[in-house]
Amino acid sequence: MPELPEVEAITRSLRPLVRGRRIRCAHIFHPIATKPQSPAQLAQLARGCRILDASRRGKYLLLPLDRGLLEMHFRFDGQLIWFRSASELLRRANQSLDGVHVDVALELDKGVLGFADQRHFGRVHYWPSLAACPSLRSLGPDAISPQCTTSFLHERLSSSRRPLKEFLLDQSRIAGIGNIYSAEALWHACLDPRRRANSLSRKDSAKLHKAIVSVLHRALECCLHPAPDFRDPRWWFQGIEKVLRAYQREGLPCRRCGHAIERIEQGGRSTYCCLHCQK
DNA sequence: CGCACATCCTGTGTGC
DNA sequence: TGCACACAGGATGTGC
Repeated sequence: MPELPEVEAITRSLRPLVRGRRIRCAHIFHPIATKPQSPAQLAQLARGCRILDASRRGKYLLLPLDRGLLEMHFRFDGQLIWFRSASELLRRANQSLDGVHVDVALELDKGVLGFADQRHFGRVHYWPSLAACPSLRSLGPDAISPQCTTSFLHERLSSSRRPLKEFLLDQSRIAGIGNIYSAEALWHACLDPRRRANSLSRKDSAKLHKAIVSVLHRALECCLHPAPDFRDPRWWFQGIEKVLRAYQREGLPCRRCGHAIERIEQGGRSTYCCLHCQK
């Protein structure tokens, strides 16, 4: 599930492939991917635009264009696939047997960028400007941006009564953290995920801030080695498990105190933690 | 405004 | 072995 580090790695690998390229046309194979926007409108508006860059805000991948921008969100399984040409796309994509499932493809003046998501949760949207993009407008500062300081985090924590885990998942407060790295950050900070956000002392907030930044940077290093290779449709991030200390380690000993990691439910989703040393 | 909860979708895992 | 079904996950919309 791409969170901030994964999307950052994708952005860095994608940038040299698309920067300065012109979109010849957009193929929408599965209209659900542009919902609630109309696929025809997206195709029409993106046609002929030049891609200025590839960038990221939270878990969103952005392709600023010379006219408007494209915004992508991978949700759980969304991924990018690179084809050398339109004929390779048509030969390999959406074929009955082991065809790569592509929802949206941007045919560029050199190469084709495919957005694939077999579960159809991921989205590709066109917006006339950054300011017109509703999901970005409600986004808090990026978790690894200089804007997200310890004081800033402490201030935001103080104004929320929600459990820490749910606070960290709220993209409007801080952007980029998902289910995996929220559990990891709380484990590293020795904080109980059920604790109310506004119960943290300044010292606690500093600990949490430090944990968030280090967890995300460590994960990014993992995601960059090896870097995403969009040419291989089977490619996906590997080796993250090595650095995970809580997530999906239910029943395994805590690496700090040896007690079993537990899986608890919060807001309808799983949280992994050591209730013995996370206070 | 803040928060709880249902919704979307499909491959995987579990239980019989 | 095969089948049925619950489940996971992030953002959004609705209702309190």
